[in-house]
Amino acid sequence: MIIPKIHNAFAHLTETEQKIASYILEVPEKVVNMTAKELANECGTVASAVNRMCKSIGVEGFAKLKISLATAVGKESGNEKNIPFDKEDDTELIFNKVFNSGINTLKNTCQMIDFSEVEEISKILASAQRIFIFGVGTSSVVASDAAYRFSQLDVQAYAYTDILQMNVMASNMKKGDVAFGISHSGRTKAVVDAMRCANKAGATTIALTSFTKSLLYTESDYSISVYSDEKNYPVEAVSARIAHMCVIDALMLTIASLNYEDYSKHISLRNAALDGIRY
Amino acid sequence: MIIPKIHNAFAHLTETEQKIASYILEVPEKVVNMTAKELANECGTVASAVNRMCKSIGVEGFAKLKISLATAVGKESGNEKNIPFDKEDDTELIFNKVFNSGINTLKNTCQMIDFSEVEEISKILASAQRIFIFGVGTSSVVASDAAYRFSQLDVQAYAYTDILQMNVMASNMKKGDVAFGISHSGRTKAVVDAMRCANKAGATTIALTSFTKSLLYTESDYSISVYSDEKNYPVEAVSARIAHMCVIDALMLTIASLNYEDYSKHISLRNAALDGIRY
DNA sequence: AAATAAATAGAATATAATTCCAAAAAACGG
DNA sequence: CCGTTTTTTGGAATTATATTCTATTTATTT
Repeated sequence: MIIPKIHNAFAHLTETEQKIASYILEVPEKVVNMTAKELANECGTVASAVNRMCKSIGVEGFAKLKISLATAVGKESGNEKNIPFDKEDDTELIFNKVFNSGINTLKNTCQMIDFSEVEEISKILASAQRIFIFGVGTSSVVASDAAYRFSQLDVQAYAYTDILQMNVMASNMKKGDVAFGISHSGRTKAVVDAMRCANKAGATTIALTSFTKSLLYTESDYSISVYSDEKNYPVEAVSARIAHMCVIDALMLTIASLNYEDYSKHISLRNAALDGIRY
Repeated sequence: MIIPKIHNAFAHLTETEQKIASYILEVPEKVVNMTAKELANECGTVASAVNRMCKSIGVEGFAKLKISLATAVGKESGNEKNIPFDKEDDTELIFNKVFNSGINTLKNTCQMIDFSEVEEISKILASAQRIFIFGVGTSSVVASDAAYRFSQLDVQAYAYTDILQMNVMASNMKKGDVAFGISHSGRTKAVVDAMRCANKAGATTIALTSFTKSLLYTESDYSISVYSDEKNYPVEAVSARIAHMCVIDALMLTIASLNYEDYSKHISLRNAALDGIRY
């Protein structure tokens, strides 16, 4: 992929080269139909600089760069842009926008996740005495889901979505327990408070949020953030919630992979248990 | 898209032009890195013929064709395949697989949805006296989420996830009420029973499931199914649940669009209400 | 402040794309 | 079936674009 390639090389480019690189990163879809001269003009420099820049990022020349860029743009347009909602949208358009936003969020989240951190987290979760999961509002749904999922692995996971109960349970925690806080904004008082309380009580704290700059993210021992670009949304957390659940799913499978035999056994048991409840 | 464009134009191309077009359609990813002369040689003709061919299919010239072709090739490679889970997978691979599966499910779901049906459904939901939402297990989470979302629009929506309560509430329903049943398999006894009960009581029934052949789907007045291809999963319903939630989100926004002013008002109220609960 | 290195712009060159034209092939009309 | 017209084609000429080279400027180092 050319875009990350440019990003990587960016730091050790010269000033004018960076100008050009920035322009390309900004509007790659335009550059694809520009000549070296045109691009140079836009950046206040000359064609040869454009060529030098191509060499600097490890591409044969501008012609090849355009091809690579076009390929990347093609991929990109599979991820159609998030378009703001409009009150005139018809049903089909609304669905397309919602689903596209979800797809984008998942794609971007998967790219920004720090897998070594996640690996740590899954080990901690797997060996925890008890896992108390905290979330309110939209995130209470995610919290319940997480508890349900983790429980399928015979991990002791419990969701608390009631403010009072959250605090009571958090203060009851001990070393070896894990407090798992979920909040889209990362600044929901109830969750932040419960996590602080759990931390004071000696529990390990893990955060799942949508903003790396948030209180919840920075204050926790371990943190995961999903990608978030919801300025276009009239309702926040619409697709972030989806990403949160994907993280939970993936975490669960990661934990499962730590002890595959045990996991298979529990799945069989679970399936047997479910047999009777279906037509 | 350039590929269909070539296909369309193919019939009224001259013999040598067709040779060139065929070659391009066969290995577009190669052509992207060829010069007009090279391509011409491969096809036993000359560069000018390549150019003529570009004009004939309605493209400015060979340079532009290559760009379009590269874009198309990029799109092509964007559709990553679902790969089955393996117990040897490392964390990164697990995350990639989970997220990819989610992305695929969302993509396919959006393509298979019948928007006129959905539009009907949103109108029915918007004008319902009360909406009772039924779901157990994994789908209880989706049911709660749906109730929470719909409530934000000042629609009377309630989730019931307890088997007994589901039946009690279903039998209490009247004409004008809507029973909204959620089940991945579409054959969860509890939900199917509750829906039958609601139907008998005179309520309109709406189903959200992952299989169009399921009891729940076929028995309900209105039905939505998401795409499902989970044979690769050790745990069922992993990404279907994500799609269910996306459907809920989109439904909510569709309902909102029916009465935008009301909706904006409720969102403002909600935001004001949430102000105090955050740091 | 002098020396060295790095970066840049613009001229020179090379390459590839595009246009143009004449020859060849095919289609048409008598 | 032959001459005429149209279409198609290949190759030369042209143009545009990309690429390389070099002198100048700018920055860095000692």
